[in-house]
Amino acid sequence: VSIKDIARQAEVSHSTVSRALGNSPLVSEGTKDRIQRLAQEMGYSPDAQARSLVLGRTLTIGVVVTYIADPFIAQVVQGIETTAHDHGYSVLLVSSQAEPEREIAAVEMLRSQRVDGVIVASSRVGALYRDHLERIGVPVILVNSMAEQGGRYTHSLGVDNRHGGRSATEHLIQKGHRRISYVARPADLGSNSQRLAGYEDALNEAGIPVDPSLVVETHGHFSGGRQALPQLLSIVEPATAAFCYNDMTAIGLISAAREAGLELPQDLAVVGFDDIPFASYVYPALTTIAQPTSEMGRRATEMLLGTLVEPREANDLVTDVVVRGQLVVRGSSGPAS
Amino acid sequence: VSIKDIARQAEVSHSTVSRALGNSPLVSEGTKDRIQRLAQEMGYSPDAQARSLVLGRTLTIGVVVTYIADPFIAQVVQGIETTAHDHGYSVLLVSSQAEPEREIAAVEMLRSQRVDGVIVASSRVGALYRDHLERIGVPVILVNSMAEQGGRYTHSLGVDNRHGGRSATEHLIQKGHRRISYVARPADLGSNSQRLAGYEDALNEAGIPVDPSLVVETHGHFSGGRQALPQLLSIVEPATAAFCYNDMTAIGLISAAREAGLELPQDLAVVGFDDIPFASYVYPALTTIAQPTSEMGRRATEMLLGTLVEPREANDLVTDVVVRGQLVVRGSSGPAS
DNA sequence: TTGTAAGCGTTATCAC
DNA sequence: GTGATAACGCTTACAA
Repeated sequence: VSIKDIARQAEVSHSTVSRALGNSPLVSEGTKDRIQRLAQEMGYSPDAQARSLVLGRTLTIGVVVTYIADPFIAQVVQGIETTAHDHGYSVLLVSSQAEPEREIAAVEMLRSQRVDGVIVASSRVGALYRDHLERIGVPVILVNSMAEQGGRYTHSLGVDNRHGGRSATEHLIQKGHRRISYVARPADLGSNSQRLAGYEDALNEAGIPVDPSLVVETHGHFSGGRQALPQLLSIVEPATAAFCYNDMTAIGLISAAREAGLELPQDLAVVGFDDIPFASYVYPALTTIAQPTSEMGRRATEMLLGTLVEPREANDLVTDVVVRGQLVVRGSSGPAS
Repeated sequence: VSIKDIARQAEVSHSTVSRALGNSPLVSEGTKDRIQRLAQEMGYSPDAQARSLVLGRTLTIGVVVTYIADPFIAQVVQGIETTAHDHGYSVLLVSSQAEPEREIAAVEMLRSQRVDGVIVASSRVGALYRDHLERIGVPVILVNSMAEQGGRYTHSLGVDNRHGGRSATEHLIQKGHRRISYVARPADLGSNSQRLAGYEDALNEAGIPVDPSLVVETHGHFSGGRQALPQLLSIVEPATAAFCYNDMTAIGLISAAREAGLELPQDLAVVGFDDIPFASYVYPALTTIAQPTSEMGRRATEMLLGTLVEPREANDLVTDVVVRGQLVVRGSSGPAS
């Protein structure tokens, strides 16, 4: 049932129907009412495709992620979806699974679907396909993907990794620790080096020497954290505390430590990064730097929608936004003090 | 850059371009090559909207969820997305957050977007908006939402809750337990009564009396599991094992039990349901009934796409599919034996 | 093998 | 106020 069907039924032209449904002031109240009621009765639903075709915008945004099942990403997407819908936008979701072909296909698909803008919550695509992304010709917001420079269309939003690393470390120092380890992930990610830098900032400020043997590299997952334990303890002056690249690593470390018979947090204090849902459910509950995930999704979406209404030139104004994570103190770093 | 731009450049009609790009055999190899190369050079991207308009299908499916951040749902969506894309379909994601207005808006939006089919991974929408869903006039697959009856368009796919409850309980019986608790969630969900039924099946078969005082109701989350502990232990003959409605409840129960100084699994064996990612990371690692989440997403998508190619009548063939969860034995139910 | 023309469901620009 | 008419980008008979 289309606009024309209603027109026939109401014995008016289809343009009048279009106006009536669009609540145009150009049509008399009488017919407007009549047509709207009729549309309702006939079960009319406007065809978004057709409308987009003439309007030149689809009121749809594309969201590219590596893995939807990643809890961090899922929460960001949640924020994006909610905000988008509150503004009348639909969300087209694509997951790349870190496979190059899918990444390209994803971008191509979004281009074909004529999305009005794109949010990328996936480091890989953001980092590797900047040029490709730019080719869509619509604004792009990178979430937690290091954009070295905002491009013509590309903007970014990310957590302040350095500040987070610093807060985490300061917290441990304040708890009285001086042998604090940083359990890193492979150095290919900018977020890793920034968290490390924050860690060093805090140590320097407190006058604690930075000891490279306290920085151990893992792969950033649960088992990585587990594997890190022996390295923390086998050095001359063992670590009494650890700041981990992320919560999964921290939880792995905790798991190994408890299995080894250590009392936490007395024997080893642990702080993570992210505040994944499970952080509060492990024992001891994990102290961590909370990334405001859904909030980040919300802000990214607002940035994106902002660029859609602003004139082109203004786009270059909001380029790179940094949000701060919040230290959440729980049991793994010591008793409340 | 549209098909007409290419036509002008190639000095052919736009229909020839359309055919060439569609790889029609009606156009000579020569011009086909020439046009395809030209399209490439000019950076042409077909307009999916326009194509849908004439073809009458959008090659897009809608996915309705309550919360994307729910790890179970996120994994199902992962499976859906992957499968959909492998078949050339795009995914429009809507989350209802269990709010009635959003649920209605979601359905209406998908209708406007003219999706070719819908997958609902959200009990509420599936249960409450069946009629509304049917009005979209496209096939709908309900995942783990109890569809009492498949309708004209509505099909369903869900895990075999009764079988799962039975496997879990049998496992505990086999481990030598006779005082086995079922930690339920509120009875409003069909899945709960089915898991309970499976639990009773297993007890009956083993000749163990079903004791109502062993069935405790919680709200199905972490803290619910925690609250359940005292009830399991305060009864005359305390439980030595518990089958929990889901993993979150089980993990809550484990948390409370360990805090109370119990040795697990010696003092209390615990089995969950779902196999959320964290099940293997808690201590002791959780024995559970694994729902094949992404596999379910995949199958739901295949069912949906199946109905899109089949003639209408055949739709009534595949209506309700039940998949079985798999018992995954880990430390929480006892040592390997 | 190619071109012409109609049409998909809208909105927008004209006249009347 | 309302109705023709064109246009958005594409596919597809029907002609040539």
